[in-house]
Amino acid sequence: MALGTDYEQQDCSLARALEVVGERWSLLIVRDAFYGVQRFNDFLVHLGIPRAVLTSRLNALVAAGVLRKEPYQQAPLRHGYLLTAVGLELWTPVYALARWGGRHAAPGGPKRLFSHAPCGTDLDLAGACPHCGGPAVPPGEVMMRPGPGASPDVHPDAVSRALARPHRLLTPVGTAAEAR
Amino acid sequence: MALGTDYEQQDCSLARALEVVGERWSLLIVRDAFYGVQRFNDFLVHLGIPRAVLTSRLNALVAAGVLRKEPYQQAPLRHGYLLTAVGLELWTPVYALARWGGRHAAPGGPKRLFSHAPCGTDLDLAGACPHCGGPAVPPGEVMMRPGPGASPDVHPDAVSRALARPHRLLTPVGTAAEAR
DNA sequence: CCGCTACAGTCTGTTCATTGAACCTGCATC
DNA sequence: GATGCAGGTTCAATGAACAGACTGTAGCGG
Repeated sequence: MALGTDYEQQDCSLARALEVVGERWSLLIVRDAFYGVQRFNDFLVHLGIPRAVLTSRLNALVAAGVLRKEPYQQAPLRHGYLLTAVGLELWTPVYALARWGGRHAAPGGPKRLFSHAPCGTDLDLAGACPHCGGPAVPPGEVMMRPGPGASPDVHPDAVSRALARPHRLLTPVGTAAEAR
Repeated sequence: MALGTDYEQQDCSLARALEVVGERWSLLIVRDAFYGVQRFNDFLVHLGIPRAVLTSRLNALVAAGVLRKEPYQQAPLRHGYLLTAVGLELWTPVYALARWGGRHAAPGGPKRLFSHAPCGTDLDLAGACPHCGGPAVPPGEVMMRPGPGASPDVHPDAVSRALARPHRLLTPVGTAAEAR
């Protein structure tokens, strides 16, 4: 977790989770991975995070089994960072926290809105689709679009611009998308 | 948030939420508040957190509207820290993160299990009751009991002992409970 | 009155994570 | 050969977290 850097003595599942994703920047990296960010440089410019910290966090998330390194070219060897099955299950807490923040900690309202891609219905608080029913929608079926609190002008980098357009989660953005 | 100590440049509801509850210890304090911990000293012994940090976090959570100070005696003035309506809405993300931690980051399995107090059914991943249906169960109706990963012997303080017994969320534990 | 304990802090010095900038490597292109 | 890019590593300075001592108010026992 941010700083300490662990909660060894805490006999609690929440503390275990925070040891993995509770450090500063970690959850924002995971969020960006859901948004489709895959490459070191894209995380770097989109988050504005120091390089050394990004290196450390990505390695920690890979070691924890949340992300995996996937080579996308040889010579020189380069790899993207993709969510594993374990990482994909973080969608529920990430979505719940973002919804809470959008309602109680964001002055202009939610920055982004989420809907069920097949039917277009906005997700409820638990991340499920009120129209289709069933449990929480898997992130691959979630469509993201800017909300009323979005600021249009900040951060004119390619990743931010791509994320300002309606976009299905987990589809590549940034350099990885342009290279296709 | 942990260290930095904010994410000003992030145009994201998740970043706003993390500025409130993303600092080290903050979410564990909120979790303890759900468990029924109310007093400074009870947080202190149960979390094993430095006093100065606890003071700082409690004040920040009060300023953010997550907790409120409620006097329980005069002379000397003493107050407990209780969740506000905004704080109670953190139950969904806290529960989702704890469930994720219990499945993927806890070696012995979940430390605690949660059920719907009126009917006794265990909650599903989204925090809803499969028996009663409907959306997520409000924390006041949630019953907590030790799970298979619980360690029985650590931390023989009064708060930990109280939390090792089946217990309804939001009912006072520790000194506040003994004083009734 | 005196000493003891409890609670809720504040203060102090040390440790350690974060930050930002600079540097390094391997390769491709001009 | 020089330049640029992607993905790092290294470094000094900053500032938060830590452990422990200290403060202040009050109740209790003798």
